[in-house]
Amino acid sequence: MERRVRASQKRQRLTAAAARVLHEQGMERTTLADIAREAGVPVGNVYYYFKTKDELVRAALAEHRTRLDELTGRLGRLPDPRDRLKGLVEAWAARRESAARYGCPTGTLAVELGKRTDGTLDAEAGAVLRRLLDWTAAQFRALNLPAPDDLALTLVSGYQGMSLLANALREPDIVSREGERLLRWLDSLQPVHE
Amino acid sequence: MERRVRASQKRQRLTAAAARVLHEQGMERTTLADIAREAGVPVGNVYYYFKTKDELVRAALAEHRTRLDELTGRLGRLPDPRDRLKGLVEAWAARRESAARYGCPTGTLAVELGKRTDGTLDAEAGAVLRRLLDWTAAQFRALNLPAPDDLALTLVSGYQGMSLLANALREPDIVSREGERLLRWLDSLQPVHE
Amino acid sequence: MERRVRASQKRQRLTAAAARVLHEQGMERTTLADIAREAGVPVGNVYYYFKTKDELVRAALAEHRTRLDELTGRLGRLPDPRDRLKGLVEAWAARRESAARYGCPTGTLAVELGKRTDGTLDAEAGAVLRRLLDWTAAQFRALNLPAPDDLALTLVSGYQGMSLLANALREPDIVSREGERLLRWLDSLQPVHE
Amino acid sequence: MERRVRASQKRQRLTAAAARVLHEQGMERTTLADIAREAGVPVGNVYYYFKTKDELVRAALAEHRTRLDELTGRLGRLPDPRDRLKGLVEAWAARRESAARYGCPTGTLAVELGKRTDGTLDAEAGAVLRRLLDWTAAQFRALNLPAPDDLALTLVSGYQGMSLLANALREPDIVSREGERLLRWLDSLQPVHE
DNA sequence: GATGAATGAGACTTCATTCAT
DNA sequence: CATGAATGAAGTCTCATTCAT
Repeated sequence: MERRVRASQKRQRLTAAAARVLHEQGMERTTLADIAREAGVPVGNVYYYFKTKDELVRAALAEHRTRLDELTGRLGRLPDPRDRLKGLVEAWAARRESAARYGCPTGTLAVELGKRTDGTLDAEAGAVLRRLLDWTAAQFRALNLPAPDDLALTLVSGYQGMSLLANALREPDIVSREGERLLRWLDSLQPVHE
Repeated sequence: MERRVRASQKRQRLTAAAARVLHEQGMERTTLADIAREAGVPVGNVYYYFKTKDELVRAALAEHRTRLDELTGRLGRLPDPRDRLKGLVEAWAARRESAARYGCPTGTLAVELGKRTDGTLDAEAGAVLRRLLDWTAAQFRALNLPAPDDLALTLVSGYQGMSLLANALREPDIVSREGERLLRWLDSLQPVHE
Repeated sequence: MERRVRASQKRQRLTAAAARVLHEQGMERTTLADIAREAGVPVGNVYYYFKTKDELVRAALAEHRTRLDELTGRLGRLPDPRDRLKGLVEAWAARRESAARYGCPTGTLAVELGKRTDGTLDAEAGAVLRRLLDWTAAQFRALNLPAPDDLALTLVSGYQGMSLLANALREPDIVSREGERLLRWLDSLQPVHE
Repeated sequence: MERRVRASQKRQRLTAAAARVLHEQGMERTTLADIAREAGVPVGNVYYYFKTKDELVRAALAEHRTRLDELTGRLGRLPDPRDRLKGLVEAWAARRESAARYGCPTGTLAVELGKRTDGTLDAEAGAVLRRLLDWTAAQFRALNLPAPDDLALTLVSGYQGMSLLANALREPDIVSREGERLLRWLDSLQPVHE
């Protein structure tokens, strides 16, 4: 029991370290040693928890998905779906420094994984983004807005676009400016009458 | 003369091959051998034209900038700046298959270069995106629209966002849908009356 | 424990092999594969112990310094400083075959390292020679001889000169002849009377 | 004739450049391109004058031998052989800055060539040093001193030793100090009375 | 489970030498 | 002779993965 607990702690430490380091350095430039060091785990030991580097990447993506779920979970407690979406945008804006330095964790991973030809991981990052799209569409639908899927696409696309540009130009301000616009846009949307 | 011509042809072949392969495979997963093979050149010979792999990446980015300039040059012949911007969006939409498979050439390179800590190339991709932003802002300004820089940011951000999502989800349709929205948005913009 | 021992044994094997091969072939003509083969270690494994080739060179120089310390340590047990110095010369003379074939290990490395412009290693070989100069000067000082630093310089310079010439001309006899002269010179030195 | 002259000029330029660059950088760290650039000759053209890199090294050594001959030729005009030898030492002392930075041109080349196992060039540098030994011995002989070969060995060995140490420790002063000693030593030598 | 050590494939890069014009 | 271009062998170094204890 004690061992089991410690073991899962170690696994969790590795997962968290992977999420952090992969976000900052990208998957191609991150070595297993980097992650092991960050987690305080000997390199050889990593393989007891993750059979390959790809599995660590998978775990990091699962971690990002969990964090997304936590965020949408919190936002879900707000009564007005529009407030939930605005809360989402505000959460993005709050991370503008990180976005300008490292981009969106899931988006940048998706870019790197998309370059691979072996179809082992390239869908994983997309799945997290899909989950975000789905949740967002659900809010638009709850607002009784037309074409909620398209609106969700616009919102998430706006997020990825501003993150990428802020990252490419190293300008956190880009997130602020586009974030403001997205908030105004959300406010402007009118529900369909009966 | 003959030699000179062939030599520059080879350099050009290498640059074009680099632009293509780096777009498709990303810079970390692309080896010099990949580029050399694609260009039909022995590996050792690459170094006669480019002293390092980074220089090849730089050349590929310059190639993408040139293509951007050619596109904006052609669009610049249209009399109405609004038509130029719509032409830009249509050009993006026309490349939706490529975007869904490989993403935006410059945007995905920017993501990869952004992960590097040595400040040698990370600004290069950003510079191409900045060039696109500048040209776009100039069109909005010519339309006498307020806050042309913000509008440019919105348009280019929309492009990067839809490309990334289309790529991550492997859905060319995403580019079509968001492209349509951007066209409608461009049509809806009203100039300021004095 | 067992592992630890074997590991340090391997490191030691590599260091010894590096010292030997670098002495014989010089650092520019010695490949990591040469050293690895000599040590009975796969090439890739060398990097577990030494991050770069330069570090192996550093280790080899440390090895030579250690051998020098061992020699001067043994000589230090002799009561008469003059006998210590004569013992040093005799040790050099005993290695005349090696000197004629490969020169002085430290001296020849110093020559090669001196050609480098990156100031990373060029001082390392000099430091070993400085150590030899210092020990030698201390003996002259203990003999109450005037200008002990100059005398040390003369002795060590004589060693390096005869080693280089013996090596260049492939004549061990040169070491013998100059060694004899140095012994006579040491005998002729008269302490200062107060 | 014009062509011949120009051609031999080019050969001479290459030889001089080789002598200079090989002295400064050593033969292993010097590329043909380095020498060609220094001589202002296109790389491909070098092979019309020297079939291999080794031949360029040979030419550089011949250049150093020529310079030695010029020096001994000038010194030979002095009536007193002792003054000739002292003039030699003074010439060495005058080059102390170069010695501290790059060592003796011939001596350092001899060290590098001595590391080679193919017996193609290793004797060439030795031959230049032998020539110096021979000339020096001739002066001692003219002074009617006993064992002139041993005296020559001592003098040249002193030169190589002080050059190597000055180079290894980057201290021109070493040449000055040892040079002074050699001058005093030369003055102290007494011819044999019959 | 735990861990330092081991391994080997493959990447980038350099350069003497040769070639085609 | 002249010259830019071409070539391929080799060298250093990295790293995911495996092994032995």
